[in-house]
Amino acid sequence: MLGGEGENSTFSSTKEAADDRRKSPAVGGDDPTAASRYTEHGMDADRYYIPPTVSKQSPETPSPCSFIPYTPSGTVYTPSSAGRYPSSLHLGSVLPPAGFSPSTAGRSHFSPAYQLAQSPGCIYPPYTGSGSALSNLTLPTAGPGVRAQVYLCNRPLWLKFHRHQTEMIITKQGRRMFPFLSFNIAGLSLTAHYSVFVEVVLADPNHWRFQGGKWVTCGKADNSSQGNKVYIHPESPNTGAHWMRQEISFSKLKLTNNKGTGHNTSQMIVLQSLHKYQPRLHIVEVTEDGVEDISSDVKTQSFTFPENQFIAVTAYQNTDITQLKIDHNPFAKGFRDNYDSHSPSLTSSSYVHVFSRMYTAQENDRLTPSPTDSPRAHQIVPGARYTMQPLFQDQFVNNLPQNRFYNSERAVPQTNCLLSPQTEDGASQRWFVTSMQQGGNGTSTTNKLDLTPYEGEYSSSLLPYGIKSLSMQTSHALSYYPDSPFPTMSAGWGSRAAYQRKITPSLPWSPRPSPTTGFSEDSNKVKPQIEEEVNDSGSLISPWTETQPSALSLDNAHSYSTACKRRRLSLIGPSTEDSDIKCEDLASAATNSSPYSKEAPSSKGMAAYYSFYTNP
DNA sequence: ACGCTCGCATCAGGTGGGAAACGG
DNA sequence: CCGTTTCCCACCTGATGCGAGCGT
Repeated sequence: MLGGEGENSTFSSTKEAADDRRKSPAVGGDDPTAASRYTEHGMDADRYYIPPTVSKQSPETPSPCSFIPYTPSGTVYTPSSAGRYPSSLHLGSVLPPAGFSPSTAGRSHFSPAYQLAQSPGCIYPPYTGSGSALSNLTLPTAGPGVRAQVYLCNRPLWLKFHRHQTEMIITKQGRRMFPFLSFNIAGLSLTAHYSVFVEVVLADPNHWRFQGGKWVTCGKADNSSQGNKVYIHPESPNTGAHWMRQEISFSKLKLTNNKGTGHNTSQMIVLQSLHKYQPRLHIVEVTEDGVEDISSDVKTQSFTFPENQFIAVTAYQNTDITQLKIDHNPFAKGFRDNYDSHSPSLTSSSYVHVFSRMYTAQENDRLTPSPTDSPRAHQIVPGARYTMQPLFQDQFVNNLPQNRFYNSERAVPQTNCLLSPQTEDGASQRWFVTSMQQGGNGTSTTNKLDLTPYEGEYSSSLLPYGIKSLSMQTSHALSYYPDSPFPTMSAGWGSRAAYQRKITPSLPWSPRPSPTTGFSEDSNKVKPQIEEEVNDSGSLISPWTETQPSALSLDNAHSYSTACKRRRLSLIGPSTEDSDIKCEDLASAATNSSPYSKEAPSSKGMAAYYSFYTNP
């Protein structure tokens, strides 16, 4: 897929690549750290652990550990002058005047007691570069008062967008986010009750404008923002076991620029166009009635993922972002050129065979086909498609009891975002440690993730979360994206030409000759790219490598991706024999490796699944 | 006769594109 | 005039309702 080509340069380890990426219109020179950061992030897991900032902790308390890889771009704007954005953000200042009242938050779970219980200045340790945020961090531990651990489930997709500076459409009637926020949480008390909500705050004090193919600041942000800034998860409050059971998806969160008092405004987050925002996840321990649990040691924990930053727009500015949206959002399939239900490029019999089986499986075994019930499926990344992982997800999830699915907002069982840190090979722990090493907020001397353990050990990097966790993958990806393994891919193969007309020169997918994107010219850079692609579905690919370690090596996966990309390109130009061979070989491997065997991956997967709950 | 499953049609909602409208 | 916003459009997805077919 050409889209992956773009990742090629993006994840080149060379500085040239980083510099080249910085030329992207998205971030431009405004986020010089992004390039290097993502170069290494690309090797990271598709999830991302961030330790909480705990309300009761002193912001000045030094922490021995630096988990958060916060970069300046990941900081949250905390203007000193604006009372709305105090240096130490807290609920009382950021939330609407009424706080979490039903009228403002759209929920009735939060009583005034909750507001009063908030400790100003400690709930939102600011990433102001002062290090205060970092100081709030503590190592996740077990036992009472344990700090929750939050994983951004669809981090690869977020990263893809973030590389180009994510844009989110805001409309009067409200527009869903894409990618939407989806988290996995660990470390909560199984029986305690929590409310989970997302808050969107200004990420910086600037007004932004897309000029000259890049985002540039244009004056100061309008601090007079009003309206709801919080979206409380519909299932709040609920038990820790409930929150940890599945992904917590905010797929129905809507963004609007309508400050009016519309009937639905309480369920939408009001933003201002051309302002940069940073979503935050908050976990509040409450009583069964939804009132904050005063007796709890840890009341509120906040999590910020820099890659979730976005600029609110009323119309897309960067065509790269537009294309990413079209490519990844199922609801935008209509804008995919040459979209079809099956790929015309799949002339190989083995190919067709594989895909047919996959499609059959997904159709017959779907559990929760609802788009809203399958938030993960909304955000399948190309890497997943090419590695055909959704199929595995489907297989795995078929073994899960239906009652594990909840309401529409988060009917997604633990999937590739599974938290389970336990793995046989300790890979996940390595990943976990890496997260801890991601160290440093804006003040850290380095904003890069230390992914050294992954570099040079590709296979390990692909299994950072442990294979077992993947076996909990849901079928949602397939159900909501029923053609994800094939048509999407085929669409990609056949549609690029049309895309090109809108592609900006900086678009990494552009087929134009590029020293950093050419496969033949710079094969060394192909691997990083594909690695990232695989990583995008990192957790997805894990079950494959686990169940079929020999049938389909990761190298083959690379070849597959590469070959498929080439093949897709071949629709425009002559295809190479090599690519065909690789494609078919891989497809054949996929066919012969019986990835559809339900028992193979499920046994371990389910074991891991349950171990997760028995070993919180 | 009753209940269940399946397929089809319809509907609601989400998507980006593009033109028109708006506003500084 | 130019940048931004709004509205409408075609297209897509999934949910829902209905009837036919089948088994008990």
